[in-house]
Amino acid sequence: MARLKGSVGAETKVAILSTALPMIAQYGYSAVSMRQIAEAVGVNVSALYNHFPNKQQILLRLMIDHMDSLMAAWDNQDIRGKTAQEQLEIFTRFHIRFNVEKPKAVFISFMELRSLEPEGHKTIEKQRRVYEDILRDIIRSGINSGVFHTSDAHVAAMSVLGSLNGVNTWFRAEGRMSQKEIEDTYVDLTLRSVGYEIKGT
Amino acid sequence: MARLKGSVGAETKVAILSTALPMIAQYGYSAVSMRQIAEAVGVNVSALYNHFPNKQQILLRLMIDHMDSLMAAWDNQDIRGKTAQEQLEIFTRFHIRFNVEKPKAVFISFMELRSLEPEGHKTIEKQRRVYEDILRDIIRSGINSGVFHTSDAHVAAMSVLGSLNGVNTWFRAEGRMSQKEIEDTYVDLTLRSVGYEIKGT
DNA sequence: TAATTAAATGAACGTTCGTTCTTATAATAA
DNA sequence: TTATTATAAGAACGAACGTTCATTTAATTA
Repeated sequence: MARLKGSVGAETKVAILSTALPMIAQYGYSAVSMRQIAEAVGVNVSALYNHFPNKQQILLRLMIDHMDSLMAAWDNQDIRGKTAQEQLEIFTRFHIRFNVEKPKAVFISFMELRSLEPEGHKTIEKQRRVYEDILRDIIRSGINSGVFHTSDAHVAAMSVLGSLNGVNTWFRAEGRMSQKEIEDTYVDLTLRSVGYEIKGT
Repeated sequence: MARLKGSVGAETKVAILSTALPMIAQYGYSAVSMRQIAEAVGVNVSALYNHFPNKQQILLRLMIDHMDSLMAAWDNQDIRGKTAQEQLEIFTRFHIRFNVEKPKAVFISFMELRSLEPEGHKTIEKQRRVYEDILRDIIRSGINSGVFHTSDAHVAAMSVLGSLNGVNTWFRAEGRMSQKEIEDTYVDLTLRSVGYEIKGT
């Protein structure tokens, strides 16, 4: 009928995003309809268009927000003055923690790249590359300072990211390992993979 | 109108699968319509139903065939009597090669698990676990024989698989590295990650 | 050769899709 | 207080969806 008492646009917008996120993560962008999102939010379909010009912009907003929050979280890590092996450990723990905390947003950012129209795709790809470069630079500095022994910093970075991203595919909070144990194990795997010699082996 | 001269059911079935594969890989299962598949194959939509009872079965067939071909290809690898480090090297090269050769089928098997109905999902998950166990057992045997030093064979296997699966996200045949160089680099990263000490470092 | 089966077409089914338009009213600005 | 803007509902748009059906004819079997 008409505007509802107490309705606030900004709140509805947030509700749309937080409702759409798990739905898209579970069923995929094109399998989730605007009507399904609207029903889950508790509004009429047409109300969605007061906050987003179209469906595509909902997905794009989810992905941009995710990448922004990833970069912001990384900026809170303090790696100044640390050795390359310390930095790589920090990155490893950070990446696992972030992925485990936001599995659905991570999943979407990975799976729905192909659902983005060219412009949005480019935007996200660029943000992703910035993040990858952080890791690559850490590895490169370790090679330069002689503590890492691996032939190609870029390939090593891709390998490490693949390894870490895999955690979300099998990690369950109620599993046999605590998150700390998992982090410890991955720190070990990661440092060794780039040829860092862990004392005592 | 009617059956066409020279039409053979088995050929059309293969054509449907090989046509649908790249389309689903690019746009996603639910974003690709039966009409789009039919048009690409060059038949009427309804003809698809002479060969598959519904859309879901096309996806399931693609994924089952992929997993079968993966397992068959692995069975052609001869690892009898080899050391754990040799077996891990064989697995690494095998996995990269297979993934690079069939990037689209690999992509679908990874991305469209969620698009499978429960029964099919269970089938594919089971096949996937069999494959993962191959790697886990190799790593476990290396730990037992004392050549690998890593705390958890299962986690290590997941890490290695994640690392190797990542290759498809960035590998381009026309890139700066040949496939052999990439394989060599990953063999190094993989063996090191599980704590195998490569001579000469 | 006759009967049956396989493989295709095209029309049609009801449903759902993303989106737009009109209208109503709450909240805010002038 | 009045005018404007923001936020919602609901009806409706044409298009597309997966699937079914009747029909036709080629290929195969009896």
